[in-house]
Parts: sequence; C-alpha cells; structure tokens
Amino acid sequence: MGDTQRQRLEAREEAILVAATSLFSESGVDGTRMAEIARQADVAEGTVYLYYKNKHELLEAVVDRFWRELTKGAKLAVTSNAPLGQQLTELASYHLKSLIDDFKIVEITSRARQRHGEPGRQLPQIREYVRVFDLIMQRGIASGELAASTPVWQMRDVFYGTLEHSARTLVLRDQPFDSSVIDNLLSLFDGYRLESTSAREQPGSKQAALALLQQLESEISRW
Amino acid sequence: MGDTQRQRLEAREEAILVAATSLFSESGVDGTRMAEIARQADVAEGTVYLYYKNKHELLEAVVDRFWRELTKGAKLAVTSNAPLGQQLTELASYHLKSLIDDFKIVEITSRARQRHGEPGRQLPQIREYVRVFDLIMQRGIASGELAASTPVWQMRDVFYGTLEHSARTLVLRDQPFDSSVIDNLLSLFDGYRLESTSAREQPGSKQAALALLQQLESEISRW
DNA sequence: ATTAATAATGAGGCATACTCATCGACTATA
DNA sequence: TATAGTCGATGAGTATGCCTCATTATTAAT
Repeated sequence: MGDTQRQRLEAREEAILVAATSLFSESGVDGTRMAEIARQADVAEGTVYLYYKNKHELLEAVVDRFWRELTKGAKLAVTSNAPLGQQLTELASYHLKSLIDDFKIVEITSRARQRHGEPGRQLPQIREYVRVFDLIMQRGIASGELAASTPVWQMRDVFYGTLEHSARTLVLRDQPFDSSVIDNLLSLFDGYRLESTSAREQPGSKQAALALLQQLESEISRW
Repeated sequence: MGDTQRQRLEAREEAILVAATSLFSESGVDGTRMAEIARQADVAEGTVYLYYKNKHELLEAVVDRFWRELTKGAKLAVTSNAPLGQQLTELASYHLKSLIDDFKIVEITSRARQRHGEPGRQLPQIREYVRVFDLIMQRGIASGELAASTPVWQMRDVFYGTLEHSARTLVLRDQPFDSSVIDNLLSLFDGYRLESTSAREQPGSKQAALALLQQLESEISRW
C-alpha cells in the first residue's frame, strides 16, 4: 500500500498549501498565524514543519504554485496556430484577469523573492510562465512578422510590466477588468511589426476603425 | 530655545529613518530588528516607538520618504520647456537609474501598501510622484502633440510598468543601466504622437479630415 | 531654585514561529 | 497473532523579537 501512503502525504501537503494560500490571500502573510494554517488544514502545528521548513518556505511554495497554475491556464487560453495579434490578445486578457482576481498573491510574490532579505532571486516557476510570451514572440520573429531589432526580453518587460501596473491601478480604484487596456497595449505592439506585413492595425478590425475615428475627432477639434 | 528643541526632535526622527532605510535595504524588513535600528540611530529601543507607532509605520515612513526624494529628483531631472520627447527620456532615465540603485526599497514598497494585509492602499507620496509624468503628458495633449485617444493613466501604466519590470530584469541579471530600454520605450510612445509631420495633408485642414473620413468609411465597410 | 511638563530609557510582558521528546500507526517476519 | 522496527504526527515548551510602561532624565517656566 505504498501508493496510498504516498497519496496521503501528498494530500496533506496539498491541504496545507491550500489553507496557506487562502489565509495569506485573506489576511496577508503577517496577519496569518501558523497555528491557524494548521487548524484549517486539519493537522497539528508541528506537522506543517514536516512539509515546509519555515513560514517563508511555505510562502514560496504558495507563490510558486500560483504561477504554476497560471502557466497551465495561459497555455490553454492561447489557441495555438492563431495569428500573432490574437494570441497576444488572448494571453494579455488572461493575464490581466488573473492578476486582478488574485491580486493579493501577486503582491506577495515580491516578498517570496527575497531570501532573508538577501538578493532577490528569480522564482523558477515565473521563469517558466514568461516563456509562454517568449514563444509567441519568437515565432513571430521567425515568421518574419516581427522586427528582430528589439530584444524579446524588452518586449516582455513592456508586456508584463504594463499589465501588472494596470492591474494595480484597476484594483486600487475598485474597477473591474477593462479591455481597453488590452487594446492600447496591443496597438503599441504594432510598432514591433515589420512594415511589409503591417497594414498598421489589422484592416477590418474594430481597433482600426476606432483609431481612425479618434484621429478624425482630433482633426475636427482643431477647426 | 524652542527652535533648538524642535530641531533636535527632528534630527532624532531623521536618524531613525535613515538607520531603518539602510538596514531594511541591506537585510530586508524581516531581517532587521527594531533593537538594531535603535542602536544604529543612537537611541534606546523604546524611543523609536515615540516617533513611529510600530514597525509597519516605520516601514511606511521609509518608503514614503524614498518616493518623496525621488519626486524632488525627478522634477530636477526634467528640464522644463524642453520638447516632449526629451522630457520623457530624461524622466525615464532618471526613473530607471533610481529603481536600479535602490531596488530593495522599491521591492518593499508593495509591502508598505498593505495595512495588516488588508486592502492595498495608494501611498500619497507615490501619487505625487506619478504626477510628474502626468503633467508632461497633459501638456503634450494640450499642445496637440499627443493624441488624446488613450487615457493618460494607461500611458502612465505603460511607462512606469515597463521601467519597473525592466529594472527587475536588469538587477536580477546583475546588469547595469541600459539605455536601449529607454530608447525602446520612447519609440513605443511615438505611437501616441499625432502624425502631423508624416501626414501629407496639413493637420487642421479640411482635406486631412476628409481623407481620414474616407479611410474610416472603408474600414467600416469591411465588417 | 523649584516645579511642571515633556522626552528618553530599558527591563519585562507577550505573542508567535519553531523544536523536540513522546506517541501512535503501519509493515514485516515468524 | 505477537514483536520489533520504521516513520509520520503531535503539542507542550522554548526562543525570539515586537512593543509597553513605570521610572528616570532633561528642558521650560516662574
């Protein structure tokens, strides 16, 4: 019955992780007592320390798990073989929605990066997550659709940085998901498109028409 | 001698703040003991609590002070009456350099936002800081140099979000300030510029508006 | 000089993260 | 079924570090 035994252990570990995630989200890291996590996971306080060396490692595990789940979701959200712009739109929407929904976890991510206050590390799972974006972009470059002049990591910083900041803005203002943020970001990324394929915005898109309308309005306003 | 007395108090308060800033930067918040802050500021441990109610309020003060100094520096770095692009470049460079230099403080900023883990607040000093950017952009819009189609807060999120993310990337890779990040960001912001120079028709002319109208019509007809 | 008011001190209180001696549950072998 | 051996679980106890508060020192006022 080695299997059942192992499953029980994994179930316990999972229960602790789930309890910690929920409590950290609700009350913050400092506001959550280890005793409470143990109680909610239905184990003794000492048991928690059999699975996680200390509170900080538990925090790391919680954060890592969050980004691992996010990676799964992102891969599902992006329909492969769709055109570049659509893939980016899907990824951006999924990302922004997730950030807003689980904003608390996102905020404590930076805390998990600091090992006893010493140099910030890169969590392995986040590295894996951003690769979803990199793959899309690299294919765009390979197919000649994107200019290779800007390094991918810089485009990535624009992408994730903007979305993270926007999520914070929206959450602090108690505003819900706003698709215009995505539209704006994507229109910026048109600047990375090669001239040959770029007809600026995809003709026929709502975006393209709106952009023209806005130009028109500003023209008229000068009269 | 009321003045001298007041000055002494302010000097003590400042000493505590400086000590806390240095220690938080070096060892992180959790790695810093209140006793150590007191020792470094040359006061008794209890004295710290005469100036700051608890460790978290001290953290808030440290972060707030950092952004206040940054605001001062930013205002100086941006030469007023320079053209829009140059102002943005100056602000972006100053911002990125500062983020890299004091990355530790930047990272604990998000922690200062959480009051006992409860809803994230906006620190007043950060609000003041981002206004530097807003003013530049609003003048750009007022002068007709920038399109008013995108809300300023979205451009702001692109600006600060990208720079913050880039700073993290650079620091984690142990790389120094990289001006190509600024160039890339600024070239993206060209997308917000009105196409007055490249447009065949003179802006503000009836012709220009008509040309746009025709484009718009043809866009809509594709639906 | 005396008194009042305010600031500073640091030993002790207290909450809580973490440890460890003890216990229990399961497995293997005869 | 009995016995021994292994390993996970327990929770009372310990250590640490934030914070308080009775006491002391300093300054201001008359």
